[in-house]
Amino acid sequence: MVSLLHIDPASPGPLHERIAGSVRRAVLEGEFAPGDTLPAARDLAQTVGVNINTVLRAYRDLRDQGLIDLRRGRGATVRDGAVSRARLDGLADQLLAEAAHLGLTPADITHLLNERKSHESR
Amino acid sequence: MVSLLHIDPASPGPLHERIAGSVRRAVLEGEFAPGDTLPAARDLAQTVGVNINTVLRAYRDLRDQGLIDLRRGRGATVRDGAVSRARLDGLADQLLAEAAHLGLTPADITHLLNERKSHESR
DNA sequence: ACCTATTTGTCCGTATGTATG
DNA sequence: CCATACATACGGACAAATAGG
Repeated sequence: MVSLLHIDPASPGPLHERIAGSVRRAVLEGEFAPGDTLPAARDLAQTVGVNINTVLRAYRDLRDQGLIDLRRGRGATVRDGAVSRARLDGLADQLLAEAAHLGLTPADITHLLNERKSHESR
Repeated sequence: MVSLLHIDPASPGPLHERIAGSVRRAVLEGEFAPGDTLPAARDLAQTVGVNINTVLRAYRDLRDQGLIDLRRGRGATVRDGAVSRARLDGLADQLLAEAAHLGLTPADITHLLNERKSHESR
């Protein structure tokens, strides 16, 4: 049994998103290394106190983001490169949050990124 | 009322995948242009004879693939560039299917793609 | 090599919530 | 305030992979 993942019950946002966030953070902090197997969805669901499908939804999202592999009978395993992916996701979230806080539209953000890119290529 | 999307009941694969495939094909064939609104999930679910969540699952996947926008209260609308995305997805599926038919592993496919890339850059 | 019980994710459905117009 | 339409969470049946004998 491994807890390692404690989900704050009084934080904002959907459950599956908080769970995915916790896993992402755990990977980022090295609690799970590439190749490691995450807790089985059923187990994590029980320890956290949510339905298995909610955890599975989080796992599936993480898989779509390229962070983990998900195979029935085996479980969820951390993919190579997951750490850098997680770091990128974290930075992206940060950027988006700051931008939203400043009232920037998606178009503004796109424009800003293109600006930075053209700088970088000099 | 708009049918336009007929899902073959006797084809292989999960329902949500077949539905997503139908929508993708419809967009590809120009039955829905960028900006158009897709049938409401409930309606499509009823005409097809499945649960609304199965359709919503398909819609969400298509959104994650960048094909449509999904906003609650409004509906699902085809995004700009959806046609080319759909075409790419179609080609990718074709390539993967052929490769699988030849018994190629994912690693083989990656290798093959890298080969082609190096050719192209000459 | 075989079988079968367990583990573990996949899929579809039901009910309720919540933003939009 | 009401109707619309997607979003979220949960429940149960199922199938693939695996482990033991």
